[in-house]
Amino acid sequence: MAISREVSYRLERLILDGGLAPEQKIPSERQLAARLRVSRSVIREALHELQGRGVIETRHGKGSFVSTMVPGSDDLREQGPLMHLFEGHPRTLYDLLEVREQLEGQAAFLAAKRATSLDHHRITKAFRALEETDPLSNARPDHGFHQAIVEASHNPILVHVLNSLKNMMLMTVQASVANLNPRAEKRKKIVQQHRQLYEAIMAGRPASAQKVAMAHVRFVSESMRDMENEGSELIRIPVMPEVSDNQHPIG
Amino acid sequence: MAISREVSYRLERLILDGGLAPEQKIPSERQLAARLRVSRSVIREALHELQGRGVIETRHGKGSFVSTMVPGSDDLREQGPLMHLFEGHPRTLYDLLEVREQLEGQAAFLAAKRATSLDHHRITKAFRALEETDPLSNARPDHGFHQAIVEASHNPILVHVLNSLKNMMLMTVQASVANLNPRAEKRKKIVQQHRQLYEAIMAGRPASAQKVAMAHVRFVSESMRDMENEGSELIRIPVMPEVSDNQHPIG
DNA sequence: CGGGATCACTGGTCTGACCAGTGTTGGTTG
DNA sequence: CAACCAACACTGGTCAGACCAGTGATCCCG
Repeated sequence: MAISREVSYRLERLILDGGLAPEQKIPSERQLAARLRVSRSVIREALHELQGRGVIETRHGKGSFVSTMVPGSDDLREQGPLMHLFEGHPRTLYDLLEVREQLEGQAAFLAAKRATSLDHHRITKAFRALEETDPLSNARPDHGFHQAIVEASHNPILVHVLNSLKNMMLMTVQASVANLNPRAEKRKKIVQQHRQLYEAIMAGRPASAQKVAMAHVRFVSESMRDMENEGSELIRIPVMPEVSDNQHPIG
Repeated sequence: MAISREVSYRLERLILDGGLAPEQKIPSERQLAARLRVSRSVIREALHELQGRGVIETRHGKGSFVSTMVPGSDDLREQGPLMHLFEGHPRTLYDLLEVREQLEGQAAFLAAKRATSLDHHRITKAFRALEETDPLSNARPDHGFHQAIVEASHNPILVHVLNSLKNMMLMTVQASVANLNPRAEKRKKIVQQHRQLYEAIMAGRPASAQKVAMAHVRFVSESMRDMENEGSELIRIPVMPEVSDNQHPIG
């Protein structure tokens, strides 16, 4: 068995068994090397592996620290081992929106085709809540509206898949920011799109509903891209995953 | 920014974009070091990080390989709660195919638009294998063909979602039976659709490719429905999602 | 023809050096 | 005395080159 594997294994067990608490500092690489009687290379490789697993974080000049969100089992990754794709891969967000565009369109299509009167009632309710709310303060009505439409498609698979994609999206920086900081003129267009979508579904026009829904997602996607390109000072989108500010260990 | 981080980032992006297929061999550490103009240590640390993430696997004396379980299979367990949808609800299969129709169409569209020459090569290879095989005896070439197309879309999210859907499909009885027992006349039509799909993608006609792919899935779905209605006795086959072993790296 | 030695790969480990951030410490200076 | 800054002692990050250890093809000999 590879030594570096043994080392990473031992360290991980030590951490997860509670021997080391979150934010606690791990002995320096040189100390570990001496203690475990292996070269520093092996230690570094083992640490990188744990880093990949999200068990520890390393800061240049400071040391390695047990990751805060790790205790027990990685609950974030449990929701989808795919989640790590987003860490530092903003492009994946657009891949996701690309798929979502298609599926939201289908959902709208099916909703316009299959919605029952109960669905109509729910969608209407969600739509009114959406119009009465300031999108700046709360993004939930927006979710509620789309959710009602998706559910009106009466396709549980579609509901499930779109839910997964939405959860993934919420994990990204841009997505959240774009939800909270839409430009005035864009917000207007979005409101208009929502209205068109609402009417198409209520009127039972599947093709139209699909078209509008797809245009909507595409518009949102392009808006995000614009924000990204403008390089607004508000949001610095890290091309690479950067370590958060220096949180002092318990010391 | 740490160089090893950049390296692991670049490699991961390369793999997830579909530039490197599962089971495919990654260049040797010394080659990568020379190519990226960094020391071998940096390469090894980056590879260990990807290893920690489960993106690659390394075998002493052989090399490093893209992990097979990366694209899908991660939420096989996660989808446990969803699996109950199938129990006694064959309708869900058609819900699934409904979604798949849309996504396979998108995959074909994007593949026609974005496929590189390497993708063309892979698709062609898969297509030839498909034509030379008796579909009665083996359904795998069919999977390989569609898989190659999906991967040519260069959208990792799409790859992942379609993989999940496919795995779910394989859990159903009808789906497998339909794969194994197509009627002669239907088989002919399917072959024709495959050929059309192949040509549209190779010729770079996205709209056409999308249309054909969607028609294909819809046709398969309707064929299943027919079989079901005919009340043909279903053969119980223990179906487990199989790991695709038809991916041979370009030697 | 069969089989074992050889050789050219692959990853695994070690060494020791130097670069680059971080924080402390102690001395100089206003 | 207080403020500041330079030196120092840490930390991780990178490099070079060497050697060990699996793997598999190839070649040569029995």
